[in-house]
Amino acid sequence: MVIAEKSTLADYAKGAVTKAFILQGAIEIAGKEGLEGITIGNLAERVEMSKSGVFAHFGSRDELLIEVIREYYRRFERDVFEPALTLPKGLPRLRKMIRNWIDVSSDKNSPGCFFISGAIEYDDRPSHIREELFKSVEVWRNAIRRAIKESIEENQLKADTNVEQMLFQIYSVVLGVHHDSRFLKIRQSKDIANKVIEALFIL
Amino acid sequence: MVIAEKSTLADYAKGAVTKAFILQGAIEIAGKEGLEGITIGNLAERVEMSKSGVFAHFGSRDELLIEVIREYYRRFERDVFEPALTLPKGLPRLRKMIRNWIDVSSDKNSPGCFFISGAIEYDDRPSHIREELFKSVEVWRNAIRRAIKESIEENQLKADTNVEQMLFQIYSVVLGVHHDSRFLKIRQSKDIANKVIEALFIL
DNA sequence: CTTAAATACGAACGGTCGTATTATTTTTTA
DNA sequence: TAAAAAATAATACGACCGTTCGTATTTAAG
Repeated sequence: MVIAEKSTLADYAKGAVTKAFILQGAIEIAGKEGLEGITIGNLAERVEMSKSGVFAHFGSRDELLIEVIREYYRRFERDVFEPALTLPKGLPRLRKMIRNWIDVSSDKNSPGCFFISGAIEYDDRPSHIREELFKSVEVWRNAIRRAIKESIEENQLKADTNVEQMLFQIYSVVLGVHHDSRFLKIRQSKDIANKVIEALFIL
Repeated sequence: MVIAEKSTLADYAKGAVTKAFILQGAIEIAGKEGLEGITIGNLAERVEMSKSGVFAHFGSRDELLIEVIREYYRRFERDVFEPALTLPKGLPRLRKMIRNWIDVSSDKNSPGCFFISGAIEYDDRPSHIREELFKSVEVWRNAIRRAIKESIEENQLKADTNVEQMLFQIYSVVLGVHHDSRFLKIRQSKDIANKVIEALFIL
C-alpha cells in the first residue's frame, strides 16, 4: 500500500484511517493515565471496536505504544518545534521553542508532554518503549542545543555560556511547570516559568 | 498494642515487624517500577509470603500504598530534612536540605524520590493515594519555604527575593537532576544541579 | 460482477489483578 | 499450660490483561 500516491485522506486505505483514529484515542488515554494506562481493552472501548480489531493493527501492545510515541513525536514537532522555525535563528527562535513547550506542558486540556511523563514511567525499565522514548527526547534536546549555540553565535547569549548547563536549566524549568500545573494545580506556574526562562536569557 | 512501651525491636509484636518488612519490600519495588508497580502478588513474592498474608496487614491495596507513602515520608524526613537541622537557620540549613534532596534524587541505588515520581503517576488521578502524596509534598514545600524566608531574614538572600519563584526554581532543579540521572543516565547531572543551586543563592 | 485481500469481530486461552472467606498455624495472654 | 488472639495461609471469585484463532464482513482490484 503506497499511501503517497493517494491524494486525499478519504482516499487512504480504510485501515490507515482507522489506525490513525485508534492512535488518537490512545494519546487521549495516555494523557490522563500515562502511557502505561493504555490497555487494549480500554482503548477498544474508547474507539468502539473489539479488542481483537484494535490489536490487529499493531500486532502487540509494545508495538502499539511505540507507534503512540512516534505519533506524539510528530505532533510535538508540528506544534512545538516547527512554528519556531518562522522566527530568525538565535534567541527569538529558542525563546519561541521553549514558550511553545511550556504551553503544551502546562495546558490542562492537552495530554501533557509525553517526553516528561514517559521519562518517569520508564526511567528504570529497559524496553523497546523506553528506547523509542529516549530517541525522541534526544532529538528534541539536540534541537534545543543547536538553538542555544546559535544564540551564542548571534551574540544573544554570553560567549562563555555553558551549553549543557543552559540545557539543564531550560529542561528543569519545563519539568517544573509540568509538575506545578499538573500535580499541584498551581495556575500561575506558567507565568513564573516564563519569567525564570527570561532571566536565563539576560545577557 | 502500645509499641512505645516495648524496649527492643525483637520485643515488638510479630505483626509490626512483618509489616515493616513488607513495607520495605514495597518501597524497593516502587523504586524500580513506581508506586503503581506495587501489586499484592509481586510484593508477596518478594517478601516470600502468601498474597493473603500480605493483604491481611493492610486491608486493601489503596491502604497499602498510603502506608508506603507515609513510610517513605518518614524516611525522607529522617534522611533529608532532619540532618539539615544541625546547621544554623538560614542559607546553611537551606543549602543542606537541597543538597540532601539532590543526593537521594540522583543516587541510583536509592529508590528515587517518590514525591517526584508519584507526582507524575497521580497528576490526573484523583484518589486517596494522590491526596496522601499531595500532603507529604506540601509539608516538604512548606519546609523549603520557611528555610527560604529565614535566609532572607538572615540577609543571606536578597530582601526582595520572591519566595514562590525561588521555591519553583529549587524544585525545578531537583526535578531536572532526577530526570537527567535516572532517565537519561547522565552521570554529571548532580554536579550541574549543585552548581545551578549555588548560582541561585548568590546574593 | 467476481474474487481475492484487507479488515473487524467473537470467543476463548492462560495469567494476574484485588479481594473475600475459611482454615490453620503461631504468638501472646491468663 | 490451656485458652484467646493474632498472624498467616489456602482457596476461590469475578474482572481484566495481552494474545490467538477461526470466521464473517467489508473493501479494493481484476
